[in-house]
Amino acid sequence: MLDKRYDFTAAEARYSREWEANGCFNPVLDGRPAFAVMMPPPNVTGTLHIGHALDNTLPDILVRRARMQGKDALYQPGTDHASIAVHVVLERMWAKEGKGMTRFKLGREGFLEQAWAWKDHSHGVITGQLRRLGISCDWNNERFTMDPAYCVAINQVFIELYKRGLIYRGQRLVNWDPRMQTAVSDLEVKHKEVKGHLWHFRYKFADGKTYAGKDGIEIATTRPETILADGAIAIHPEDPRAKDLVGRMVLVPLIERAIPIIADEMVDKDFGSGMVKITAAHDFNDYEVYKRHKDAVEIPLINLLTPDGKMNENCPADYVGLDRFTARKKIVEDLEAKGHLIAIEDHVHNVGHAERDDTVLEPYLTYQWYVEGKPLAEKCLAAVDKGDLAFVNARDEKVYRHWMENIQDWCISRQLWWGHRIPAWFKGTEGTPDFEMVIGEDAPEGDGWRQDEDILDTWFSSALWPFVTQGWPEESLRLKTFYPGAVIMNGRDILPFWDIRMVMMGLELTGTVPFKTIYTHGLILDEKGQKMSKTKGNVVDPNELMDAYGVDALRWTMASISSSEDMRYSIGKVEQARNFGTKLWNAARYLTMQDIRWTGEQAAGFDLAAVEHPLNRWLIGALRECFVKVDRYLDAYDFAHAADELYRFVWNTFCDWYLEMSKPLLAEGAEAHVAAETRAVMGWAFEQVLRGLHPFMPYITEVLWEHHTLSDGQRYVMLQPWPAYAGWPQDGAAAADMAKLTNVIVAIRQARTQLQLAPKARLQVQVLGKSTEFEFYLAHLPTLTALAGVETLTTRYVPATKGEVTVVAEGLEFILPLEGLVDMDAERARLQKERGKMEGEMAKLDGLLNDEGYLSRAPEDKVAASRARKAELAEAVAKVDAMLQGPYA
RNA sequence: GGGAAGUUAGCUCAGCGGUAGAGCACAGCAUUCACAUUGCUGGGGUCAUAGGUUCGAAUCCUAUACUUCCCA
Repeated sequence: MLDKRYDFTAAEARYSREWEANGCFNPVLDGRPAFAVMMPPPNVTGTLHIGHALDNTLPDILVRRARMQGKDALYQPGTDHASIAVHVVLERMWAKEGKGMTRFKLGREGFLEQAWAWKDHSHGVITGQLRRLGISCDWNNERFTMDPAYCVAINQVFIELYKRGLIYRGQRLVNWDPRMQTAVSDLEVKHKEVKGHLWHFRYKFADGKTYAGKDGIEIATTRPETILADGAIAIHPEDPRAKDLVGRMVLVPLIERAIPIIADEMVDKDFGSGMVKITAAHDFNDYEVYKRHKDAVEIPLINLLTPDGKMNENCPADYVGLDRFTARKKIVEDLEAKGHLIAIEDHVHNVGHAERDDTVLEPYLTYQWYVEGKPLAEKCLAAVDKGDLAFVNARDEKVYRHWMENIQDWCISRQLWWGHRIPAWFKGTEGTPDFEMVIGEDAPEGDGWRQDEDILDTWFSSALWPFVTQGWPEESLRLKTFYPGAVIMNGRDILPFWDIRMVMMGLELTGTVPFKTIYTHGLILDEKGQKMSKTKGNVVDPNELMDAYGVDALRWTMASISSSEDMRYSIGKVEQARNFGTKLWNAARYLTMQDIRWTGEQAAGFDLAAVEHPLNRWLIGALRECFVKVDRYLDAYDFAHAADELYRFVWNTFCDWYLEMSKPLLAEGAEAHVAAETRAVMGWAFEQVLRGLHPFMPYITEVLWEHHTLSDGQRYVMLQPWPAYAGWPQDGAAAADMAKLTNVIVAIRQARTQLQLAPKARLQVQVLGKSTEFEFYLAHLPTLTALAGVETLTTRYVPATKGEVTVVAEGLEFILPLEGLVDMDAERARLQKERGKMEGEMAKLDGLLNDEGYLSRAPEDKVAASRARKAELAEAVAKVDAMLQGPYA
């Protein structure tokens, strides 16, 4: 006997342990067809959020189904060391402690000790959460991106790509984070609108002469402190002033250094004064201008910042050591004092911020390691063109192609400590002739070599995830079996960061795409449509949801809201999911109370094809139809529709109709063979439903399966075959019969409610006229009794009279003789309303059927359907009219 | 500045060329019945706006407005 309520806490604790202990999650590697998905490795930065619940529920649904379908299913688990994010976490911790600790005070070794300790803590939390979520991953093969074997593979990849000329070292302008003191890649820059100012300054001509009556020109800038590093002034070649000004020299204010005026098309003629200062070491556009002109004109390349964002010794002495923003204020004051300031405008502009710590980034000239983009991108585009790689969302393909077609070299070095140290060895000073460099795992022979201090971008290691986790570079059995994987599934925000780079690295290093399909989902927003963030305080903690509603409710919620668009989360959706589980539980309780189970005993001798009763035949067909759709939707990664299909089957088809209609068939005095058949079909169908729901709601289905089915050493529903519905009979006539019956039941119920009949009132219903149809409803009288309160059903030939109510349904008139009970006005109103609805529809159909264009151009079956529908309506209207003109006049 | 997506019932969304749908919310009725985390019934939408294509448009096309995201 099942408890009144489902205790999800006990179920979750029990099965998450048992499944894993019994090896249910592990692949078997026996040569059967494989289905592999890589987990997007969570960062070891704390705990999982609701996005992770989505990220892992969706793949797990596919993996659990694949396993039931007999495939060798792998969900590859692991975690990511998340270099910069862990740095940020530790720094925040120190800030809280308030003792002014920094990584530089700790030193590299001490810092790494703390990072590892944090990793161990966070990793434990995360894997615990994944286990609780019932994510069926292969824990025996769990990986971390800084595992020893992973590090070996990383070194090998770096060295190999260097040999192939795809990795190089160069001095370039990078996005520099002065707080973390590291370079970040273009992708990690978030442009944000910032309210700033546009300062207009006068630059005097070096030769003391004038132009247009003035002794200098006007230059506008949003970053006045960079004036100290100005190397030139640019003007658009088509600007009428250009022919007089290009070639002349102006003096940088304050420091009185002479710089040239050059012509370049980059200049926006309509912005500011139409002339722009060129500060090549501190601006990406300026750097491009510098490169175009440096061979023709001497343009100084001056860096005026220290790595931590302070003014360096290239500045006048009273600036050295000032923070960049303090320096900005001071230089404006100084320039104003000297009469160079012309105007200050308010100005909104986009400023690059670091994605991870929100620091304002500085373009900064340093030596960094790069992966060359173009050759890799070409292979990636070819793979899509050949059809080796497909996208579930057409939009992703556009993004992918856009990225590949506009590929930039990827800056992969980071001036951080937590991560994979770059296998490069230096001697001498970089940028000087005595500089030497050797690439290799170990230090070269001889003295004076030092290893590159830098580490690799975290995404460099994640890019190798699909094959390194399977044993690459060894030609392992796992690699052969699970690489390439079936699909990669993650949020659309990391498509460029991760998916694209996995494809690049996979194609270059293994010669094949790492997965055949890319599926991305949107982000989960809060109820107001806001992005969740810790600062806003609107994050939803999956732990709290699991505590209050259970894992299955959370998983069901994730599946039913999943979408390629952003999704709005609301607690109501979790409640609905929880209620669905309760509904299933109560249906199971009903079966238990009827002593209906589905063990080997019941299954023996059960023949679906021999089932006779239309209710049962209808249910079997409906369940088949449900699974056909569920599979079709899941094959298309449409989890929301798949879930909706199951929801509707369980709640509407099975509980609302089938169980209710079956009650009279099981009642005392019902035909024994019908009762026996119904009990069998009910038991069978419920067991199939548990299998179909299992990938979505693994825990409750496991508990119910144990009660309902467990026998013959078959321990878990998770190891049962997926419903083999292809051969189940689909009886159209039975479905039509049930539709007729339910329509009549609904019509009578509507009349009962509208006439405000007592819920318990039994009706003596008469059908007008003799027809074979009458026999049909008479045969189903017990059902009509149970569901519509029809006590007797007889036939009669006299039209309804006063005091009687007629329900027109399925082409018949069901007369409810209710003398004394009926409010004649209400009944007239009811009939008129019904007539109004039908009239409205008829009018539309008339419009169509009188339209020559429709008759001649619309498909024949549509026209025929319209005609049939109109005839049907006309008949019904005539019947209602007869009522209205007769008894209800 | 460039690109993409969205705008359907009070809310969240589905439908994407042939009679406007679901869940929640709302209203009425029902509690010895598997289920009040429930059942039955009902009210509620000129499908953002304006044009166009079509026999027929929520659905296809164009423009506009608003919202969101991505890139610079």
